[in-house]
Amino acid sequence: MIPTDLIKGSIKTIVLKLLKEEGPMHGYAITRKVEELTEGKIKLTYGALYPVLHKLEKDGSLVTASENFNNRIRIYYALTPKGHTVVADKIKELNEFIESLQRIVDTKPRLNHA
Amino acid sequence: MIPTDLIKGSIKTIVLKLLKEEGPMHGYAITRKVEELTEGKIKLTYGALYPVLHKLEKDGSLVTASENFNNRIRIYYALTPKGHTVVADKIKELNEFIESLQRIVDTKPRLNHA
DNA sequence: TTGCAATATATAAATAGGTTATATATTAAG
DNA sequence: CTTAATATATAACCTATTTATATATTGCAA
Repeated sequence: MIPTDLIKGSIKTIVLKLLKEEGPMHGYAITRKVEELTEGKIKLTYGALYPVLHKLEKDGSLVTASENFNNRIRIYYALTPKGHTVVADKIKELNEFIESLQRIVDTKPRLNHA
Repeated sequence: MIPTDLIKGSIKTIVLKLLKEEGPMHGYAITRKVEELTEGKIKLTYGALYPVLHKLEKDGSLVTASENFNNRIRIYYALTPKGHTVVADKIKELNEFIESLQRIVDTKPRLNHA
């Protein structure tokens, strides 16, 4: 399991990216999908996920549609046109971040250091 | 520039990794090196860096050696044996994190979604 | 039939990691 | 003479997240 400190900060991007590729999803399904994609290494907590979804809805990046499935409420979140713009930016940022981290972890030792 | 939210959480690992590969460094040089490696995309703030260095020293991962250079104090930080163990774990975690993020951003759209 | 795991959403309090602002001091360049 | 670069430090604040808690249904196993 990847420590939460590392994941912190990328939750919003992860959520938006999933909605972009998978289409509308409900909160619970998002956590499942992230676990599946990362082989259990990233687990989103609901205390983090739902506030993020609510905030994205509030700022106009997402819209919701409720559905009743087996007497369980499912709230599907879908990207708005604004959301599509936001996710494009966020993915760009995340790619730059990944690239930067890789440059750092790929650094090879200087054989002549002290 | 990568937003600070993303970088948050990986600062400690970045610092330890640099000290592992570059040998002993002082704080200012660490910020320079990170900027150089990431082409200016990651800039560590001193308000984040020094507390991290102090904490790592306190927990026995780093030791310091002061040096006078041009009337400027330089405090070199070096990994201890414990620090070497810690950095190995941290790098492993960071690699898993990078891999997980890549699985998410590399996800291709499902052409049959709603 | 009782209890547990999985499904599904929600929020409030606490935490902790940062940012921002500020302070100090020297050297070199314009 | 002033600005930029070098070099370290810390306190106050922010805010995203964790932790804990609440609610409710379904299905399976003992």
